[in-house]
Amino acid sequence: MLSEAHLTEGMRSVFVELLVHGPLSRAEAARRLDLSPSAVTKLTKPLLQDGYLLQQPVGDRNAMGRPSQPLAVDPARAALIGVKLTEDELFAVRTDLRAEIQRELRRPLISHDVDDVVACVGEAVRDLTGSGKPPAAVGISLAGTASGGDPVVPTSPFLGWRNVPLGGLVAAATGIPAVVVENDVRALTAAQQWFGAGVGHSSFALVTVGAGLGCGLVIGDRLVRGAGRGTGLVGHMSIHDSGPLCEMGHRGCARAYVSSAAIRRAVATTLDRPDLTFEACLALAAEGQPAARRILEEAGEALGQVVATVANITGVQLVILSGEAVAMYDVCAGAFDAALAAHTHWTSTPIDVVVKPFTFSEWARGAAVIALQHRILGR
Amino acid sequence: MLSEAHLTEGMRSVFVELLVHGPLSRAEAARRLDLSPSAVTKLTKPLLQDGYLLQQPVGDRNAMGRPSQPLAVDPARAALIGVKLTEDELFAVRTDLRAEIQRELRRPLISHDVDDVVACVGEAVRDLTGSGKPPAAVGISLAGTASGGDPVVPTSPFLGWRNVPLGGLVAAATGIPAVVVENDVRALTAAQQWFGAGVGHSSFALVTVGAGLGCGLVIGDRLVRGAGRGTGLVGHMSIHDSGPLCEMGHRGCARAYVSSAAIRRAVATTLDRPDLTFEACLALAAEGQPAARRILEEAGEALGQVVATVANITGVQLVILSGEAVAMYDVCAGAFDAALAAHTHWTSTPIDVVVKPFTFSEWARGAAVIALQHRILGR
DNA sequence: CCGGGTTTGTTGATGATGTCAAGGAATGAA
DNA sequence: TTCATTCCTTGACATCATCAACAAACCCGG
Repeated sequence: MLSEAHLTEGMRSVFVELLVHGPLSRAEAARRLDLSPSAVTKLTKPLLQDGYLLQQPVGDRNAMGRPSQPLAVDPARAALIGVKLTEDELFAVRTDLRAEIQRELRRPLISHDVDDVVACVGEAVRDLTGSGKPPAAVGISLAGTASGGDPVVPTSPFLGWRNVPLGGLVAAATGIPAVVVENDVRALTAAQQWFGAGVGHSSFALVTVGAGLGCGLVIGDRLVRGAGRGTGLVGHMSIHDSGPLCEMGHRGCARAYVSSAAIRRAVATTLDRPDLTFEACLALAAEGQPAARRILEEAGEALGQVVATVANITGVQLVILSGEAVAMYDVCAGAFDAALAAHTHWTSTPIDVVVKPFTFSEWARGAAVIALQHRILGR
Repeated sequence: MLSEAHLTEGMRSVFVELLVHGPLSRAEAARRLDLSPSAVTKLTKPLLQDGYLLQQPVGDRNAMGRPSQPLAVDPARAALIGVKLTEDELFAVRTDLRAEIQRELRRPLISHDVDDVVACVGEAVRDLTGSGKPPAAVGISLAGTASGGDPVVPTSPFLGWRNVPLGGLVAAATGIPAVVVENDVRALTAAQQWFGAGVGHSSFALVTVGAGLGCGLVIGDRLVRGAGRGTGLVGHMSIHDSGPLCEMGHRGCARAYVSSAAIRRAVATTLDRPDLTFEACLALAAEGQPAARRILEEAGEALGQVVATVANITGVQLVILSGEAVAMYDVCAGAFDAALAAHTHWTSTPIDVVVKPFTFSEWARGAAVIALQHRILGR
């Protein structure tokens, strides 16, 4: 699917524009892409014939002239599968071309043995495919130094892998040739870029709060992948030099304040209630329990400082907050905003912060978007 | 000059490739640009006729086959003028197309009045032009939120300007239509991108040490300009929360440790020798004076942490150090390297740090390169 | 010294891709 | 009904890069 029709460069750009920016008339697409209307007519013709695009019913008419005929990508024309690997579980989703989730599943990882993981991923792909048509591409995301295009995972700390050709192995196990592997935060960033709060912004950052801290960047409409080095390593950013030590020997890393584990541990030990869950800690702080409240304020300050630093260096105007533990923001928005303002340069316009409610399948959805982008853009 | 000949997109890319990567044979240029050899022949023909390119004498022959005929940009085909504005002085250079400085001058700024500054810039441009041909473009760089393409300076704290249409005023005063205004650190970054240590790297960062700290970014072969907000605001990055206050109310900002003024002040007050210059402080530290040595070690640590943070967020592999006070690096390389290593993630490859000896005219040279890039690339 | 091998550079035919000019289509407004 | 407006389509045309073929200039081995 999706590339057997020999997509040319112009067709790709029109297709992406329609995919990302919803139904558009040919004239509107021409304006956006800086093309002539006739070019759009010619470029969309084969895409319509092949069923990638659909004529939309004409919408509201309050303008002059001939009504526009909106075009839209047929989201059901192809399917994607995205898989997120964690230390002990696998999440997988099947989505349509607009990355809307159709089915999802989660499954425990029995071991970190490469063959076991590949078998588990293959089984998930089979189950999600069912009797339907096979997906156009499979994306796999995981923490570590994986980087799009390269099907080899250079290092995965939590799985203990080095130079594992994961993409090729899954392709062989499933018979689906297009398997792409990518860092999990970058995958989430890609999903926001095309189908989330990043739409319409040529540059933005995504900061994730969860087991750790992460940061993805889009600059000039391109996902920043880094050259050899990973990107978005904000977890060890220094916040207070009087804080606790982290495993790298720093004092007061951001992750010592703002990860879900750090918040839970701090509240649980301070209140001597080792059974407290992370959510319970947030609830305590929301109710006004002083220690919990203070710990979350400190977390909010740390997160605000991280976001400000990212924005100060890269110049992004929009920062999206996401991740499993992003609910912490609601409890400490005041402290966060104050820290963000304090660390933001006064000559700059304020930063737009968008908080994205998070479900765990978002990780897998991000992997599906990476697969989609790779399939369409070839990178 | 330089664009009257109606440069097409293909010609531009060949021209830039030859300008930046020195003399290249047609075949080599074709390989680098992913073009066919015949395309390069056709694209270079009009450039050769118009004198923008020169046939180089054939070099060493140790390969098989027909000897290649290197092509190079004629650096004398056009001239650029770059101007750097500071609070009380103006530096200006006239360069050739490869940004080699031909003449330079410095001049005091009598006032911060816009007309006075424009007159002073105009006079400098006239003096540097002399009886020669007028420059193809003029670039002006200054600290603040100026951003390429836009000839208006939104804010300049040290000049007290807001929304000054500097580019247009200088264009009117000099009769040279192409006047480009840009942030000074970005201009320096552009110079490194095309004619410095950044050549051959698609992504790198430049960190400047001087009156303050600055940071410029090139990601994916493009100079990062930021969207509305400035980039590279690393001066207020938090290093120690027990340090001195800065004017924004932070404790232990990077600029409190690593700017030339901060280092000088720290050494001078500690040793109770208010007359000490910055250079003298470096000399004392190099000789082993304990207090000066310690102060410079702390500066090196802070700078190392700044560089590590920039690289961790953006994923650049190369960081160039520059600026008026970059000589401090030689005195504290050990502390810098240790801090850099400590704050760099272990899963990443080490960062290449290149120290660029700095003269003040480099600022103005950067402005010339901005003018050149704008003239050629149209951005 | 002379012909294969090799790489470079040039030329003309070809094809892909976009613009332009012209005009038809579908609406609101007068 | 007629006009203005906007959208969409079509065919002529221009641009630009590739391809195939070939000429040029060198090495090398006999």
